[in-house]
Amino acid sequence: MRQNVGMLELAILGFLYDCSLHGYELRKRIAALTGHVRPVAESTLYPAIKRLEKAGLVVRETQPGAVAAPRHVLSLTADGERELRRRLAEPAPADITDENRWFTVLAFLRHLQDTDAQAAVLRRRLDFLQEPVSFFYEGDRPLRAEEVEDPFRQGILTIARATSRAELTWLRKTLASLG
Amino acid sequence: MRQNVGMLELAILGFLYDCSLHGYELRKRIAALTGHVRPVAESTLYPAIKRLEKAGLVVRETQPGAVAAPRHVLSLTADGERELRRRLAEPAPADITDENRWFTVLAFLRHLQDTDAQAAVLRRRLDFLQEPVSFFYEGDRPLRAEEVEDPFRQGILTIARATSRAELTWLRKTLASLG
DNA sequence: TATGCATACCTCGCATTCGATGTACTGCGC
DNA sequence: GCGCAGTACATCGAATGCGAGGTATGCATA
Repeated sequence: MRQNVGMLELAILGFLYDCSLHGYELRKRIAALTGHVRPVAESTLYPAIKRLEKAGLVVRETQPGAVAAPRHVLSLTADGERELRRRLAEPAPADITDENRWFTVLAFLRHLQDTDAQAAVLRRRLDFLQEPVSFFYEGDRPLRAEEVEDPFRQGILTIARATSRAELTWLRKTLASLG
Repeated sequence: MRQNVGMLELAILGFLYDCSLHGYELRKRIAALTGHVRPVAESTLYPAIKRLEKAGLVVRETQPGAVAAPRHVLSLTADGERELRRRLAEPAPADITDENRWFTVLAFLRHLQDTDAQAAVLRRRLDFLQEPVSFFYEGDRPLRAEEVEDPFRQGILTIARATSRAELTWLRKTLASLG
């Protein structure tokens, strides 16, 4: 689906910013970060690497395989580093609203040098979480939590509220410490 | 992306189980349920409706439009109702692990008549949340929360833990009340 | 010695999504 | 009487994801 455009690429760029890696190792790190929620298929990762290579964001260098087949060690180019910082500094709307994508942004946000830029990104998430949200409607009228009788739907509201509260607390604390 | 296969279809089937709706109204309800996280494009919804129609899960009946163009009022067939219950009773792995998809399951879980079947689904989520998860590694060693120095990555752990705790509490309470 | 497992990469084809764009009608403000 | 927003549906092309399948090596275990 198109909804995840860029999430995988962001993860690749983010991990490679730290150090060069070959595809198989990259796959394991991405699996650790987001795999429990959404596993990454090899047939998704390798074409994504090729796209980034074609776009000049990543270069590969073939090395004899340590254990098995030869490895293609991947590194970011200067363009790749720029692109990572751009994607972190100006996340797409879905990067802010979708928790899975937001976590990917957070995982690499330290790569933005400027603490002001980091704070600006956190503030976008803060604004999003502070918007009133209604999950359920009766006709046009949004239902308040107490009005939802279905216990499973109450669960959705309970969990969403707890997450939101925890994240708001953390966001405010972190924004304060960023100055 | 293929990762979301079925999430949209589940939402369509779930809403239509309650009452017949035309596509435009369906879109508004889906937007209320999941749109703040992931908006649904019209060019995604209408083809999805056609797929379900072609599969015999949904039938459409054209009515003169109340305000504008003629409406296609959609209803579930008996097969459609069966399919909804099947998808609720046997959610795909991603329906359990991905919070967005899990919320969609929860939103319609009451449509499973059998409380045992409902409890079985909740237990699958419980099992998933009780598995130990590590987001970050140093080599092969999973890092504990205290060892993660990056404040943004600490945020991920803080938020994930808070969500998990709230949901575990709710799951145990709800499972107890289901008997 | 064979069988399986982990490493390491790749391609093909199908399904799904989405942005752009189009059609057509109604009601509102100006 | 003109434009604009909302209602209501639709198609097309490009991008993306994934399952199935393939290639190849080295190690352990039976």
